[in-house]
Amino acid sequence: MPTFVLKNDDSQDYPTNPPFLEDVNERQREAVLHTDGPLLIIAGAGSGKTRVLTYRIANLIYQKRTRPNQIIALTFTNKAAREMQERIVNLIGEQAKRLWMGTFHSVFSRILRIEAEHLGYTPDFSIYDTVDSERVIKMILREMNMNTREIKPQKVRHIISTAKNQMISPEIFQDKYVQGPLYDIAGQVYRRYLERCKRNNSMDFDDLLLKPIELFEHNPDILQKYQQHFRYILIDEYQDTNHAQYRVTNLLAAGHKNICVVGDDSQSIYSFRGADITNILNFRRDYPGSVQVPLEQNYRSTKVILKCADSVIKKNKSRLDKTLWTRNDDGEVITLIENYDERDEANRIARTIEEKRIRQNLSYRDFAVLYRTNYQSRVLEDAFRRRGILYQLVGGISFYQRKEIKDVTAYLRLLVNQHDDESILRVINEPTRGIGEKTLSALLKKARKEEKSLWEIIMDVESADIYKPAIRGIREFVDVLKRTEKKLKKSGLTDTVRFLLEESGYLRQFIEEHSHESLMRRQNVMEMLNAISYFEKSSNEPSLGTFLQEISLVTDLDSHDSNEPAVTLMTVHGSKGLEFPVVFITGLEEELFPIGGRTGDQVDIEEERRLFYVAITRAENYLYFSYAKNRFRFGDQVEMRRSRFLDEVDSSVVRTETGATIRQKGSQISSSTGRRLPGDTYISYDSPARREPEWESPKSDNSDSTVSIEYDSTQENAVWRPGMVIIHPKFGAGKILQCQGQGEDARLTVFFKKVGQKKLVAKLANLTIIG
DNA sequence: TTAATCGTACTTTTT
DNA sequence: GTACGATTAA
Repeated sequence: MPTFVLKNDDSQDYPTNPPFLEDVNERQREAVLHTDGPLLIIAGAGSGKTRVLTYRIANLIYQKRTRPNQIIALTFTNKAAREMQERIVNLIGEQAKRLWMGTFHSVFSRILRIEAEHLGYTPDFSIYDTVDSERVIKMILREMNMNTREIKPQKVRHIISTAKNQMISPEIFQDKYVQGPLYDIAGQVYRRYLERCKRNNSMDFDDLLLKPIELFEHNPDILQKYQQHFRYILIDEYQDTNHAQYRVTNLLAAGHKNICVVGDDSQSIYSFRGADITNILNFRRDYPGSVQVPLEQNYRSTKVILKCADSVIKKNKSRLDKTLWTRNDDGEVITLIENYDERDEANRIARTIEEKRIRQNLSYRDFAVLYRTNYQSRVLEDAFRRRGILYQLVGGISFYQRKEIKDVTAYLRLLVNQHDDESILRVINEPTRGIGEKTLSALLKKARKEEKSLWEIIMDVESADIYKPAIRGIREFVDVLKRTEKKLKKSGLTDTVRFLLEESGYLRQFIEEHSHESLMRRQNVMEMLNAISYFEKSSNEPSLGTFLQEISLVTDLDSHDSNEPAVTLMTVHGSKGLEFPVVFITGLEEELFPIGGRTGDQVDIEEERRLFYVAITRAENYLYFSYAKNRFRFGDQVEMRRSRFLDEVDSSVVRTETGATIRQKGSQISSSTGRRLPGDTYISYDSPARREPEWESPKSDNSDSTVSIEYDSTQENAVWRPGMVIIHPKFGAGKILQCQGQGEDARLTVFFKKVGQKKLVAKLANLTIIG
């Protein structure tokens, strides 16, 4: 890719036809060169969308003489933003850093910080993530004497968030949207929640999008300033925007009307978060005079994979019409791996990866294993670890959502903003200082009565009528924070935080406790310290406030490093926008993928199908489907039916491991509810009489394959677990039911197909672990 | 009044 | 496996 360095802003003669326009196709070129007026780019999966966006930005700078900071480019994830940033740096050099580019949340939080005063906030406002919000809501519920078991804070938060995103005020909500007692309570909590956030000088994720709207609508002069400033607006993944995002960008675009949105309705997978697919469907109506450019040539996948993807998405009714095509090879057929249970599934995948990696000379980084829900990762991790396969787990509980990290963050927030009651409550007794529930509610009550913040109350704790032993602890707490504040004035950030963690005794508690868990927590805290140290060195504004702003918008998805030589494990959601030579889509079972509707909310089957489509289109060359016939759910093993999606895919491009076609059976599943219709007879794939669990016939181990792989079959350090499948020289294949002890001395209870249940000592039995 | 321990329920996807 | 709430011990 050619690289240009942009010299000073004007004065230069730019090439009229920069070379980067030569490696684009006709459609892409059109999208790059259409500069003024609204533009809708319908970008199919793998159609070179990022290339178009980055070239487009480069073109705006070259040909339209736009200054980078006059361009606002919004993405949905940090991952996407960073990738774009990197690619633009390659095109136009360091200038790219001056673009207003990032996630909606990060870009607008930047604007909010500049304009905070107009909203009655200070620029240091805290950002509450979902967990923080839930804590606040829980506390409000408690104050209202509600049982937080019956009224789930999670649910209330969701209702409030939905209302906020539709820009329904608490008053209007209580007037018109109350349906049942839960909503009635939610309405009351809603009002208090807003007050509480404001008082704590904090905003939640929704506010980062809503407050700008409020700001612009109440201050036309400010709106005008930004309208004039941003000459070009670009929005990625437009199909995932929600109402607030639509509104705020609509306001900004009203000036120059140069709004360019890129999206693919087939990849809309965030409706649960308020994404409104009609935003993209109605773009042409909302922006008169707009031009539409479809990108249909796929550069990523083989013909087989595309055919498969196409056969899936065609089942959806509501979609913009487009057909992907490719010049790539036909490629290999997709393999369906059928498994006895989830352990079996994980082992088979691990084995397949190892075989394929060696046979095709691939790297671990070429593989991705995708699943519908985060908890499915655990079994996979086990299998990978056992085989020594390097993997990288992406997503799940984010680093910044871990309890110990949130504690440290709360301490840091207090250094910036003492009036953040939530943070005080979080860490005042962390580590334990003898300050309990009763003391805290007394302090809170006093604070409410005197209309002061908690901090003001505990500064003068002597005058409060509380449990005497707690006073000492409170003084300690206040004292540590005050001393740290002084320290911050004369020392660097990292030193200050280290000081705080030591003086407060926060680190010590982990050392005193010798559990494995506390060791991990300590490591995490040290890792946090590293992050601060790195930030201090690399940021051009290394203040504590900036650091806090930054980390509050970071997710674990951001830790994905595609250069790491490791297999990627992530949810399908997390994989959007990425591509891998080899992809496994796991857990293709009814009630899992598509996910089963829990009581109350019903599943949008079309969205699940789009999710499946997203998963398929991540694959470049090889694609595997897998499912398990049994799976542990809610504590015990249940029988699973394979996913209806497997019946929907074009069966000509999928084969089982043995080369058989996957059976297309008439679907007995009602497509609207996902439940079996009454009177339907469900034919199981293996009726109980003739079922042969996979582990009884370990076919890939009687290798006709050219490469045979030795798995750790020695007993000395072996880790035994119930559910493991082993081979005994005499008794054949068996499954471990129970184990006592580990290593060569372990005593195992094993069920063998041939001889039934046996008790063995590992050392004497000469067992081979096969899965 | 607070701290530690035990039992139970919960697992959709994310900024 | 984990995170929370209830129960008990100090």
